[in-house]
Amino acid sequence: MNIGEVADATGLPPKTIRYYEDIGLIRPRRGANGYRDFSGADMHKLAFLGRSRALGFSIADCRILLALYEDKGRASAEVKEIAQGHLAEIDRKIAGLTELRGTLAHLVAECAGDSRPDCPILASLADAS
Amino acid sequence: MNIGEVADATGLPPKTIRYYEDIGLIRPRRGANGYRDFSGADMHKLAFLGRSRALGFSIADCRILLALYEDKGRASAEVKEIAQGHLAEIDRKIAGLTELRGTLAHLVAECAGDSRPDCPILASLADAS
DNA sequence: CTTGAGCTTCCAGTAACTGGAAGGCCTATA
DNA sequence: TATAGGCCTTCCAGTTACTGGAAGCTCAAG
Repeated sequence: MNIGEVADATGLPPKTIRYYEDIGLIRPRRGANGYRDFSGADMHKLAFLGRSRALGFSIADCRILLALYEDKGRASAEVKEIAQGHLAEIDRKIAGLTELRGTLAHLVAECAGDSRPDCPILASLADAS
Repeated sequence: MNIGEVADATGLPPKTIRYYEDIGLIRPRRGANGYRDFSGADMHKLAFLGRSRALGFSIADCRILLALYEDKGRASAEVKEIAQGHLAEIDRKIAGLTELRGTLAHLVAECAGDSRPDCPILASLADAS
């Protein structure tokens, strides 16, 4: 299979697929013309990567998850630990954004947003006191 | 004022302050020895930038906000628009992360996390069906 | 005078791609 | 057969907002 077909099948852009090869996540065969020739296993890995990335796992995490996936005898505990770590990080991000959202929403609500120069948003940015 | 004092006063690392000068956000004077010499206005701008960045505004947004801040006759509507746009983006991020969190939490809950190789997290990543 | 801290510039690296250029390959149509 | 286009290849550069480190100058204290 050529890269274009794989891109269509997995939803990953060709550029991303080449990048994944660059960093050693996949190793597709090459045809006589130099084109990449993707096997079913390659497709599976790419789909796996696409879903992992969509869940927000870093490439480093994906690399580990992929290795664990390919190791049929691995313990699920390892996978769970990575996923839980990631979950905790998502929680931290949500908490941070939520707090930030509160502050910003408060400022926006206080700003008249008309033609007058008086602006509590800028006032707050200029002086937090 | 030297960069170190400004860094202590604003909480921004010296590297970041130099970077802000590089990209034209500030223009501190230079002393005879080549050292940057920050004025009170420079300090104010840096503090403004620090708070804007802490609220998650991009550098591009900060540049505009700073210009608006320095333009005493500007209309608050412009500022409010930027802040509202940013707020909307934060909401999108929170929504995305929350959805992702739900999926991941579900998978984590289903995984035994013991020494057995059976792992619903990997199974789900391998095949979304 | 030396020592150490602080300042300078410049180069490179981070995460995960993305865009674009230059050029080879493949297929279909005139 | 020529050519047009679409797909493929590689390589280089840019993105965001810094951050780390090296080489070297300056300043203040002892």
